[in-house]
Formats: sequence, C-alpha cells, structure tokens
Amino acid sequence: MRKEIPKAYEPRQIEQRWAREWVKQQLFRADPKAPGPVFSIVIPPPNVTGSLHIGHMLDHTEIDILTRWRRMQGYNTLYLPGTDHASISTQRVVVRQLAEQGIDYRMLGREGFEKKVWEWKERSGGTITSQMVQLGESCDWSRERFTLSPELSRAVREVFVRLYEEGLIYRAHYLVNWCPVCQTVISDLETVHEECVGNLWYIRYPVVGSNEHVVVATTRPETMLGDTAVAVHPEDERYAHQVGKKVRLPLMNREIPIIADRYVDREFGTGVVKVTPAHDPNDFEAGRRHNLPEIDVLTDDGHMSAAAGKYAGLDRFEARKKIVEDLQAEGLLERVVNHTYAIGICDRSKTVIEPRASTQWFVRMKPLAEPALAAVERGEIEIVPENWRAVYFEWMRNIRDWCISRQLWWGHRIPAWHCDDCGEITVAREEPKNCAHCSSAKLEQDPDVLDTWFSSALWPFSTMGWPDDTEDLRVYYPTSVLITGYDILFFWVARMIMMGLKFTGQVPFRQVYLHSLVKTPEGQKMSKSKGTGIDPMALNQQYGTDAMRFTLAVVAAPGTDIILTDDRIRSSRAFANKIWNAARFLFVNLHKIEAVGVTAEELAAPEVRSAAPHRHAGTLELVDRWIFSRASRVSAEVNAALEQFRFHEAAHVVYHFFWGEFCDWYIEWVKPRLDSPDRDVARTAWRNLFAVFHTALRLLHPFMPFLTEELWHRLPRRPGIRSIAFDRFPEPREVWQYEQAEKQMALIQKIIGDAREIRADLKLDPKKKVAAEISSTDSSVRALVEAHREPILRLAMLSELQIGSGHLSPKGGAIRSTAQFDLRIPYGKAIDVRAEVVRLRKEMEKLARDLESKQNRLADEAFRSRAPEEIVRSLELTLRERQVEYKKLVERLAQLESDLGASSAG
RNA sequence: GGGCGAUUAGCUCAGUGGUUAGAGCGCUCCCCUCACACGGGAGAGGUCCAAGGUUCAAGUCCUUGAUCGCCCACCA
Repeated sequence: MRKEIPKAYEPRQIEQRWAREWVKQQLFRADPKAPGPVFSIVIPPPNVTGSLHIGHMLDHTEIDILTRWRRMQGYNTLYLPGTDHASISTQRVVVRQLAEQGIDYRMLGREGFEKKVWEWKERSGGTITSQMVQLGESCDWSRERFTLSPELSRAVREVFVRLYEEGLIYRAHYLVNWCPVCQTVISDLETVHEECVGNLWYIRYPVVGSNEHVVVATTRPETMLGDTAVAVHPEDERYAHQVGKKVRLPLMNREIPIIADRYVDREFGTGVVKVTPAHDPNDFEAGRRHNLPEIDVLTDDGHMSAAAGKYAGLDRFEARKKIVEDLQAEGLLERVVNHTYAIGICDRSKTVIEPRASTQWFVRMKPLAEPALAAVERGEIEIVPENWRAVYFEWMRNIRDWCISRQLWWGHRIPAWHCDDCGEITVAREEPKNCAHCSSAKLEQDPDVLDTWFSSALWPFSTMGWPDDTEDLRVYYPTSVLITGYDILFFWVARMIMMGLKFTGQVPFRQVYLHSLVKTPEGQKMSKSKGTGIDPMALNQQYGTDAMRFTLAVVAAPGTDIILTDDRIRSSRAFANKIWNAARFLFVNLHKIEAVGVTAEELAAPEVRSAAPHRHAGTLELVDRWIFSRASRVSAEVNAALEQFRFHEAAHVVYHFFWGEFCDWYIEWVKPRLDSPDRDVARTAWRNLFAVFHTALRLLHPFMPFLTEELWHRLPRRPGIRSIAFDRFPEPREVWQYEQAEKQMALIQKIIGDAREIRADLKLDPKKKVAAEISSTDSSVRALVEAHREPILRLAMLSELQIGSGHLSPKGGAIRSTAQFDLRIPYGKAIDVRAEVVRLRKEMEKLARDLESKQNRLADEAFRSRAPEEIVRSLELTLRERQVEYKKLVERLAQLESDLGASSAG
C-alpha cells in the first residue's frame, strides 16, 4: 500500500512536524475543570538567556515522561514551563557582551543597562523555550512564566513586605562574601570552597614600650592593614603579661591593643592572632565583643582602598606581594611555611571571595526552617532517593541567615526606600510618596536587587497567580512532584519548601525526585567553561530526540551519576529503528489485512475491555495468550517503576518486551497465520498483532513521543482522540494473564534455542533444514510440542521433528537435554567430538558445584527449619531437575568418550 | 574536620537478602532469509575492592580498611 516508507527511521522531519503541531494545536493546555485526579509539575526554570544543556534535557525528559504517562492514565495534568531571570549570570553575560562592543555598562546608567538586558532577553530569551518545543515537551505554553514578569514581581514584593513586617527580613551590618569580579555580595551557598596550597606568613608585631614583639601567623598578609588588635587566649601563660599592652602595626605605624579572647586557638601558629574585623568572620565577632573599629582595606573591585595607606590602589594580590617584600625588608617577616587551607571561590566568576563587613539585607531563616523541617519529617514531602533527607535535615538544622541583597542592576529591586531626612527605611508594595516615619518626600529606593533564588523560591505558587486566590492555585497547587538535580537542593528546593509553607500554608510539592548529574566519561561534572559539556541539541539532531530521551531514561538510575556515551545513544537509535520497522511490517501488509476483511474500525479498537483479546477463531492460541500475558505484566512493571522514578527500569522493561519478545518471537511466530487461507484465522491474527503493537506503542509513548505519535497516526486509530498522548496507558489486566502460557512458551523457546545451539555448534548451513528428534517422559510436554510443531520446525530450521518418550541414543547425534526433554539432531561426518567433550565437562563442573551447594543446604537442618517452606520446596524441585540434567550429561559424556576412544584407537 | 556515594564482564552501568549475577556497547563465529545489517542466530567473557561479622541464606545487611568521587565546614 504505502511501499515507499523508508527502511530506516529518519526522525528529523517527523520530530519537527509533530513538535510544531503539538504547540499549534495547544494540545497540552491544562484545564482546571477537566476531570480526573490532578498531576501537576512546574519546570525548574532555566536561565532565560541560556540554552539547553544536558542537565536540562535530563530534567525535562523525566518530567515529560511522568507527565505523559499520567496524562495517558487519565490524570488532569499540568506541566508549567517558564524561565528564570538569573540576575547575576544574566548580568554578567550582558556586561561581557557590551564590553566586547567597547561599552562600559556603567556608562549606560541603571535604566539604560536594564533596557539593554531586556533587549537581550527579547532576542535570546526564546532559545531555551524553542528548544523545549523541539524536545516535544508536553507543557502548557499558555501558562509560560518568567520570574521577572510584572505578575511574578508582584508576588516577590508581597513576600518581601510581609517578611519585613514580621521581622523576618532585616538590614544589618555583617560580614559577608564579596566577589570583586561580580562586584556584589553573594550568599554562602554561592561560594564554593576549594582546597589550596598557600603560605602561612609569620609576622612580627613590635610591642610598644618594650623591645619584645609578638608573632602572628596569617594566610592573607594584605589584610593586616586593617588590623585593629591582636588577640591571645586568656589562659595562655606565654602571653599573659602582654595582654592590655599595645603593638605597633607594621607598615601602617598604628598602635593596636593586645586583647584576650577565647576564640584564639593556642595550638595554631604562635597562639597569637591578628584581628581584622572587617575581613574575617571570626575577627568580626571578636571585634564586636571588644568594640574594635572595622577598617575596610579593599575597594569593590578588589583593589586596596584609601585605608590601606601607601598600598592604596594596588590590586589585592599585588599588595600581598608588596607587603611581604616590605616586611621582609624591615626584618619583620619571621618565617614562611607552606599551608593548605580552604579558600572561598565565587561560584560564578571563579575568583577568590573576600570576606568583608558590609550592610546588607538578610532573611532570618530559623523560623522558616522549622516548619519546613517538620513537613519532611512528617512525610508531607517525600524526598527520593531517601538519602537526601538526611542531607536536607542537616542543612536545615544548621541553617544560617540568608543574605538576599545584591549590588546588581538586573533583578527584582528591593522594595525599600531610604529617607533623606530621617534616615529611616520604608518598605512597601508600591512606591511610597512619603517616608512612613517622618512623612518626608525625599525618598530614594534601595539600589540593590534580590538574589535570584528569592524569586525562584516562590515559583510553585507565584506561577499560579499568587497572591490572588486563583483557580489554578486551587486545582494545581500543591504540585505533585518536583524533579531537579541534587545540586540545587539547598539553593532552591529547601527554599521553596520554606516559602511555600510560609505563604500558602501548604507544601509546594508532595514529592521531590533528585536526579543525578550527567558527568563526562572521565567522571567530571560537565561544564561549559571547561569545554567538557556535550550539546544535547546536536545529539538530538544526529540520533533523534526520541533516541536521546530513551537513552537518558535508560541510564537514569536513581542515586548514581550518569555518564552518557555515544554507544548508548546509538543503541537507542537502533531501538527506534526497530520500532519503525516493526510498524513497517504492518504497513506493507495493509493490503492483506483488507483482503481478509478486517475493517479499520476493528483494528482501531485494539482494546477489548471486558474480555480477553480476539477469540474469533475459537480459543486463543498459545503465543497470543503468552504475548498478552507478557504485555499485561510489562505494563504493571512499567507503572510500578515510574511510580518510584525508576525510569531506567521502566525503559528496560519496554525495550525487552518490544524487541526481545514482540519482535523476536511474536511477529516471527505468527507470520504464517497472517497469510492463512482461513479467513478467520488470518483476521484474528491481524487483529491480535495490531492489538499488541498498539499496546506497545502506548507503553513507549512517554519515552519516545514523536515516533509513537507518528506511527499511531499512520495506523487505524480510535476515533475522537487527537493524539496518542490522550490514548489510554496500558493497564495490567487479569483476563490477559496466563501464567501457564508463559511457562509453556518458555519451554518451547528453550527447545528452539537448543536446536539453534546444536545447529551453530555443528556449523550447519543456516539455510539447510535438518531433521530432529525430541523425547520426553512427560506426556504434556509431548502434547505441547505436537501442538506447536509448525512454529518449532520453522523457527529452528528443522525439516521434521520426531516426538517420542524413549531414550535417545547419543550415538551419531548431538543432544541437548533439560529435565523436561532431550533434543537430538543427527550429525553426519564432521563433528568436533573433542570440543563437545570440553563443553560438556565445563557444563558438568558448573552443575556439579551447583548440585553440591544445593544438597548441602538441603541437608542443613537449620535451613530446613528456618527458611520459608516455599524456598525449601522450590530448592528441592530445582535440585531434582538439576540431578536429572546432570545424569544426562554424565551419560552423554561417557558415550562421547567411548566414541573418542574408538576413533583414536582406530 | 564532619557527612554522603561509588568499587560487579574489556568499557559504561543495572541488580528491591532466596534458583546457575544481568543490560548496552565492544569482541568471536555464522547469515545481506520475503519489517529491519540501526538486522538475525550462536558464543566467549565475572574469586561482585579487601578482611571480619550478622543470617538457615549475603553482590545485597553490619563493622573496619583501601581506592576514587562529591557535599558541607569561619581554625588565622
């Protein structure tokens, strides 16, 4: 009929067509009024100006698999897409872009710069969403959100104001992490610690009014310019007499006190520590305790400030060198030793962080963390894999206040206004006309913006219209599950839980699935800057998006990192091709189907709901009972696996079912029936074949949406449904379960397999049919073989098959035996008896070991009395079978050896 | 300094106490057979990191160690 269907699956055009079509038809638009249980999920919003990387693709594939699966099960589904304004990284990108054009962003002024970023967003903001469309993600584009849109900004301000009013947001002078490259404060989470081998410099500070000195050890000598004390432990007898005296700060010629404080570790260095309250967290605290001044010796861009005296203007690392030289020159550098310590690095710029005292906005976390902790403890939120619970608890219990202000221009501006007259702050939802404290009109808005993650924390409810009471919130919130990488558990997941509980009184999601990260073959975290990333879109082009999706599903075992290799993707592409060709087999035969009088309607009603599949020709045949039984079992397994986010298991199961059972056995087995002159037989065969294929397509659809959609549309299909995405996902059904058929089929497969094995061993011409004999003492086995003589002959390439119950002579024939049967193929002249003897011996050894261990176990009284009866019984049963097999092997070996003896003697 | 994870076939990895430990790729042999060479058939390949322990039974649970990786952490 349609003979021109290409032999190999070519995904490119098909995928493009469906991707466009699904969006055009608004197929996945969510309807809060639709029936069915709700399944909702919000996307972890990617950076609006970014492009899709492999981590996104993994997120999105898993999300889409679950969403499509639930949709097919009749759920009312919402998959909400959107993007993040990504304050700091977007600003960095645009600043760099402008710099490349020779433009200093600061010259544009704040408004000018913001305009530039919006322009940039308009230009490149569509990249990621168009890539999502190409991936075939079944999201509701009418609900696309952006964290910096007016609606979401409203939610942000609402949250800020409420937290401020409750005293949970405050402004304070505190020691923070300063990035001299990004020129903003960053949160603790955004600094990563790296082990680094540096120096520990021992510096002499002369004690005033004596010829003594104390020696301090430091890893950052340049900060000494900001020292305002040196400290010793109060109980350190070495220095007791010095406390209260003063030292002259070298290079700065400033006198600073020697104080005593318990935070000093007597064991470290000399037991004397320089105190730099403006540049060290411990010193900052000590400074407060002792009322020491703070001297900030740095500028925002990492140079030495005016407070650094003659070093002002030097780069911080230059200054370090210079200072060490100067100390050396003055004879104040006692010694230098190698020292390994952890250094704070900015996650974005990868530059060394400077701890710096500064006035910033903070969120008080403890009160927010407590309910969030409780919700997970009580199981209101399930975290999968479970081991992340402990990580979550640990972090939440030790949570520290969150610095949320950033000295950036791109982002949510802090809704706080400073009064020129009274100096007080007015925090408001809308721009206030007058100061709330003195009514002055001289107000100026705080220049800072909020940490990106502040708005991300509201995402599950801000996207649904909060603070208004919307239908979406009522229906789709809390969301069903959150899927993301474990690397943002603290950044995002924990904060969403806190904010969700605080502002909606409900958890934001009922389950969290934290997937692993995709690593390079060397086990490195993929990174664009290191050039170790892989471009998923290029791979999608090369192998097909469905193949990529399937690969990700197959390798995504919970809890272990993922390494993506080409051969894995190729194997998925081969699978797609296999599916395509199985379908092709149906298409090229459509004329036969018409000839036997199956109507499109009959083929399009592949599911018989009330009873077993088509029994028009009387009793369903073994192979049909078997494949339906398998299909039923497989759908149960897929459902169970997806319930637990075991994507790899689900994918494996469908893969094996489709390829290893449906294609390798079922199609091959039923081929002659499809051409049967008996119309009823042919009709039933076709209908069953279609039914299984259709079941398989639906099982595959969440994993490979494009290919299955295409094939589903090419096949006769149920009327009134626009897409396979809305067809029913196969459910396990009792009427389809035939355990007996599965056992019988396994036996026949074993017979055919053994025959093929003999043929291969004897190196028989694959095209040549040979005669065989089978013997079994079990009449039901003989009957089974008799009833399926035709497929056995055909699939094993046999010309005839004698069925008996007697002893088969090993003489002049190769034999394979199981406990149930012996199979013999007579051989002619050339057979390698020696090789056969070797093979048998090896098999016997293995079997003997097995027999021994089983016998021992059964002989063990403890085992018999303690193990479940079922285990004991099945062990006895297999032991008996193995003993039979073993006995047969012994006989055959003896025969062969006597043959060998005879032939070598002769 | 704490914590987590990994160690299973040549490679990359599954494996939910209970028959003879699996997959994909690669490798060997045979086959371009009328859906598919991105295919079909057969096969080789594993003291499950080590040592103890729990259990009737351990790749799986516990302890210790080794190696690798990750996360958290204000010792100058």
